[in-house]
Amino acid sequence: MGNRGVEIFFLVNYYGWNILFEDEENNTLDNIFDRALHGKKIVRNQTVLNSDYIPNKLPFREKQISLIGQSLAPILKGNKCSNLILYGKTGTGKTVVARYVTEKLFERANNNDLKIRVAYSNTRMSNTGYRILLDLANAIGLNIPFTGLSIAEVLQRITNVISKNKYLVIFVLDEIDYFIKIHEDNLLYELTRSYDKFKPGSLVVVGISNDLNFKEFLNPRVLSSLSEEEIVFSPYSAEEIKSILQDRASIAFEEGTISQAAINLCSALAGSEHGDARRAVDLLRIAGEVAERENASKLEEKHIRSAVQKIERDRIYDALNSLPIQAKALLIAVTNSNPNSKTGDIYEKYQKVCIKIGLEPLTQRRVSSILSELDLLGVISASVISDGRYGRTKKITCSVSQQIIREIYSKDQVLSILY
DNA sequence: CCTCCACAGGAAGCGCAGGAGT
DNA sequence: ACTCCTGCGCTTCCTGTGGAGG
Repeated sequence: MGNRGVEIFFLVNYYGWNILFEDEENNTLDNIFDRALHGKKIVRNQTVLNSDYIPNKLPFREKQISLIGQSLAPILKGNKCSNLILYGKTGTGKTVVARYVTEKLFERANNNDLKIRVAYSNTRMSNTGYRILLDLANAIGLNIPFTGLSIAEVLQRITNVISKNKYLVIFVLDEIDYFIKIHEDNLLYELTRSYDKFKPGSLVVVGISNDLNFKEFLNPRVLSSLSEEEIVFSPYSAEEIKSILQDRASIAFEEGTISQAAINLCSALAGSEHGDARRAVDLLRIAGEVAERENASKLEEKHIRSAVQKIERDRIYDALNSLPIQAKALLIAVTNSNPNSKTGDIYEKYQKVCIKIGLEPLTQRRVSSILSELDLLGVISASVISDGRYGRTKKITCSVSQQIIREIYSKDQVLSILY
């Protein structure tokens, strides 16, 4: 307490009283604090709207829950259970159902003194074999340096801990398709077929895939052991999304502060396309923030609409700002070129940009890869086409308006000299 | 039907960073 | 101090290819 007093005293002396009490900026700050203290509150419980929130009940997923439960139940008796794959598009509840079931299982096992450990790894975040094993090691309380050991060594240590402590491990591998497409599946093979290796402990792999066709990328020997059981998550219907939103909204928002029309619009905008519940809930959360900032007493349709815009704007802004400098230069080269330019043309423009900002240009091969990455990000669209006699190339068009890119990059230290 | 363009994209390998083990 | 390990961004070298024009 004493320390804080000293800090405030220091600030006041440093900036002078006039700034604290007369400056206009400070009035706006006061307003913000006032609103936080006395303003109308719409959101009662925000955690319900967070993406990692696990509800007490998961409507429309009873079938999947019981199927997963049946597959994993033998572990409670220390028996071997089958490896699983959960399929379904984004926002169909795969992750949340997997977490829900494993959590319940964990509780039950604790009551019965079973040493169950649940490990979770998102292979998009932990995008190397090493990091996936790191996640697994953490879950079983094993300390592994984040670099320096060979994969085999890490695997060996994990195996030792599991079998020594007789751990029954459930390893959830989220977005497993992402990993398989980039890496080989050797690691998966090691993990899935190694039943004997972990004895007297055991390890079950629960794979979660957004891509229904990802099996094509799998080696047959892995396929047979990994996909012993497959569970499909179909997209939510618009009605189901509406019901989910209503459930969440009734907990998250103060009574009477959200209109039915707003919920309808939210589920229509986010849900109808692919039945993506996560997007719908995200939208509701952002809209709630927007409404509170406006000091509105009720969440209405206009808040949902500005939330949609805000999400899109933030997405582009983040994507463009977090790019490495070479990719930024390349993107500027794309905006300086005509739509449907060829890789070669873009490369020439890119070299010019590099000279202007004093950057060593990369090779065309590398630039080609970066163009593909930018395409994946949705910043540009690049499609491979063949122009017969005139060769085979990518046709590249910028997906973000030149104005937005200018707006963002004119504030960049290095790139601002271009504008 | 064949040729040949202008690349795509795979494979290998390099140098560096960051760390472990001895 | 030294060796060994992996990941990362990159280069070099390479083979593959759809289809317009001859």
